[in-house]
Amino acid sequence: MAASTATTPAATTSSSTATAVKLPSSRTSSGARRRRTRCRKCEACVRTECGECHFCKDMKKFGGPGRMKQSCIMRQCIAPVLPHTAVCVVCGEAGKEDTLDEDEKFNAMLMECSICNEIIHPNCLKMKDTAGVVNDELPNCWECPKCNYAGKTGKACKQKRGPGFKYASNLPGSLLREQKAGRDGREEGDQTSTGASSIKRKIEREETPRLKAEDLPSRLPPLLSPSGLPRPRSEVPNFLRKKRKLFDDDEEEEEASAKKKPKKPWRPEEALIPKLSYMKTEEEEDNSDEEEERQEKRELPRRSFKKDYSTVRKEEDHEEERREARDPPFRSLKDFNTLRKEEDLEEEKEEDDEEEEEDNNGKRGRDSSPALKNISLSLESDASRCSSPRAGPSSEGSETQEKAPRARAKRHRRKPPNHQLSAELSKQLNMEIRRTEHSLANENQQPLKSEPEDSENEEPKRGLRNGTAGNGGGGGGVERGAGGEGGGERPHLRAREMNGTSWELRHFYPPQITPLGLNRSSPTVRPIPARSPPKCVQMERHVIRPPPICPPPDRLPLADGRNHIAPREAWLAIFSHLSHRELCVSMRVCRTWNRWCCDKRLWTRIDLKRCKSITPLMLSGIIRRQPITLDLSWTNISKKQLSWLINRLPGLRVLLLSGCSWVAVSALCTSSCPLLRTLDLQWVEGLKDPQMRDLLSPPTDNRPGQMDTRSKLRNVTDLRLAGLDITDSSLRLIIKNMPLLSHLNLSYCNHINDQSVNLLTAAGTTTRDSLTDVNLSVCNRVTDQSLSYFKRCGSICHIDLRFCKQVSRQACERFIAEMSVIVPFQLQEDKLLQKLHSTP
DNA sequence: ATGAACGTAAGC
DNA sequence: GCTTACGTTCAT
Repeated sequence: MAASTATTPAATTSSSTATAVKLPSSRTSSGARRRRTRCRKCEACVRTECGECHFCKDMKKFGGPGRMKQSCIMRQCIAPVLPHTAVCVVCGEAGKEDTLDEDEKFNAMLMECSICNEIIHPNCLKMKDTAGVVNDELPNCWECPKCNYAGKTGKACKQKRGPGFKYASNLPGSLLREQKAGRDGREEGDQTSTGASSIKRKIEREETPRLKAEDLPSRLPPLLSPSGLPRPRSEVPNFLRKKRKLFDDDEEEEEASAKKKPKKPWRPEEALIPKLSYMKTEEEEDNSDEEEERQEKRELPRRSFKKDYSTVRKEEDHEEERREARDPPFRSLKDFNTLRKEEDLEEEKEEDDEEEEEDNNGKRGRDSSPALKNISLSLESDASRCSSPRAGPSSEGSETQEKAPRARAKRHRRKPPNHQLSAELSKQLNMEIRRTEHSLANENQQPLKSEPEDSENEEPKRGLRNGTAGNGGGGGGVERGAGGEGGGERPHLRAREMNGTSWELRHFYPPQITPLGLNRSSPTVRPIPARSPPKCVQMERHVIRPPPICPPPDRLPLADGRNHIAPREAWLAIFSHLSHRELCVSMRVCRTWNRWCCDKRLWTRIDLKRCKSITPLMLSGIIRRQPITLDLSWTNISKKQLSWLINRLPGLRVLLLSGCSWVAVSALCTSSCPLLRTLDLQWVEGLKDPQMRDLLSPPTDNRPGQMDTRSKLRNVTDLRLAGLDITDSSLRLIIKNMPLLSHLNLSYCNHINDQSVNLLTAAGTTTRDSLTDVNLSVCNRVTDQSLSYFKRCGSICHIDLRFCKQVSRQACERFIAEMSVIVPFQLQEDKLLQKLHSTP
């Protein structure tokens, strides 16, 4: 049929590449697959080109050569659809999903098999009694009953690149789930008896108020499977690997061994920011491990897959109540005012269980080896769902092929109940997470020893459901004030952040340095930042998905089928009074609240300051919330992580990276963050002049015709460089590349001297007029002379020369006296000059 | 393994 | 016929 006539040479080749796959027959039979095309509806599709990404720069319209012919990174369609010309291979007709009857809809729509590429109406299938496996990751995509029945679902098949897999919703922003949710939601009830063929849903839908255990793995959020986790490679579809690879630094062996281990079901619901309520409590988990194990061996699903929604709901509610009663969410939280803290809180408990489990697993032997057909399929689904930065389009993997025989063998040994899949997968995922941390630490040559348990415990299993959120547009928060970054942030957070200390002191002085011990010569004790790995960054090549747009419901559905009277905006107004911690708790209430509480307006600032380890789930949580201000100070975030983040936070305006490593910060050299206004690089280890040059220099990878001579950081207005060994050469770059700079913090910079101030205020520099706030405190080489230079600054409002040994109070007073003719200044504190009546 | 290049499908 | 850009191959 038409659908199969257009055999592209490429497609043909690729199937031959996958010879080991042994699926050529089916592939060639229907062979050629239809290229998918934009849905034109998703946020990505309706977005305009960013003009900044690699692909945009290639476009002729942006002055590029147009050779790459790829769509803007920000416009990668989230749910590419079959082309209009696609028709059923049997009846030759197009999709008829307009059918009124919901039940019939599925059978009347065109479904494209990701294995054989055949496009067919399920109704036109002859094998009505065999199950197809719908892939919710892509519209109109499944593994048809033929392929499924033929046992092609194993790893072998997975290597095949299904249609449109480039688009698998493997990034946090993916909308697929939600879009599909709307479409398929009603099939929830009986998943195995939809229409002619029984359809196994590979992933849960957003419409499902709570996740079913077996579905959960697919909830795994993007970064979740970073590194090491042995998600058995053989069971991870190739097309997902490429992107996963971004954070994947582990070895095959580990994966292989991991594969052998039976896994306890990892419950991604636990990975949701709000821990879903039907989960067992901590104690329950503890007590049930053994039972669970037994059950697994008997292959009895621990939770029924087919429970109808109301049943599940009830259970959840009860669980929730019990849980809340004995397990108050806030126990032991002190300083947590941030996302991560909330999440980790939840996770700790689970981790313990998981740890134990893992140990036990070693003893369990192999009888619960990995997966069968269906299991693999679900894994695939999971993997694609997992918006790991590693996930993504794949290349035809070779390891997969190598492992095929082993996996096949296992397949025979093992039975395929769904819950086992879940068990298997979850374990692997957890291990993967752990290994990520380890590998990160190892790469740094910094043994994780420094915080072994914590790191483990911090591992998020929280799958951030992707829901909401915003487009990363960025809302327009204001960013800053004398010390404030992050506009629009809620006051209570601010207050908490200050934590009783003046912002100036807390922010300005690194924790180890007291304001009075102002001598940089005293060795700075840095928090053991597990320096992260400098693996090459290649983010742009991988699909970077925009955050979802699918608007959250406007009303809260009530049990009786009606909607609550208050609209979402009203709820949001209420939520805006909650702390982040409280928001996370609220997210557990129901799915609607879950989405509402993720509204980016509630998360304009995300503070992960001093979190020892930034985990993949935290990253995906950040993406989901699209903050305007992100504080990653004194964390051990890696370059890959940071790069990944930045590329997905198009609206980020304030980025705080003080105390991070240069290796990590260097992500800024290759990632673009066009709206960035405030950049805090205080005390970044290893950040000196050469690094500043890398950071500030315009991109050098441009091709002829697309030279952009502007620095990526050209829009920065607030630059914090305290504690860096930078000299005037960096300042020159700053002056040249940051024409909008108004706030500059150079405190504790020992190389800064009067000449530096001279440079900043010299005629012809943009900083001369743009600077309003300069912090030179504890710059011991700055003298009274600098004050005379500052007189040249037209806009200067705030000069901090505190603890500058060579600056005298008299000079400050002289400055004030002389300036008073034009602008009244006052000495707010010793050597702290503040323009009167000006409020930064 | 990765990124660049490009044939050509798809939409108009 | 034109533009866009998917899905592949090619080059490194």
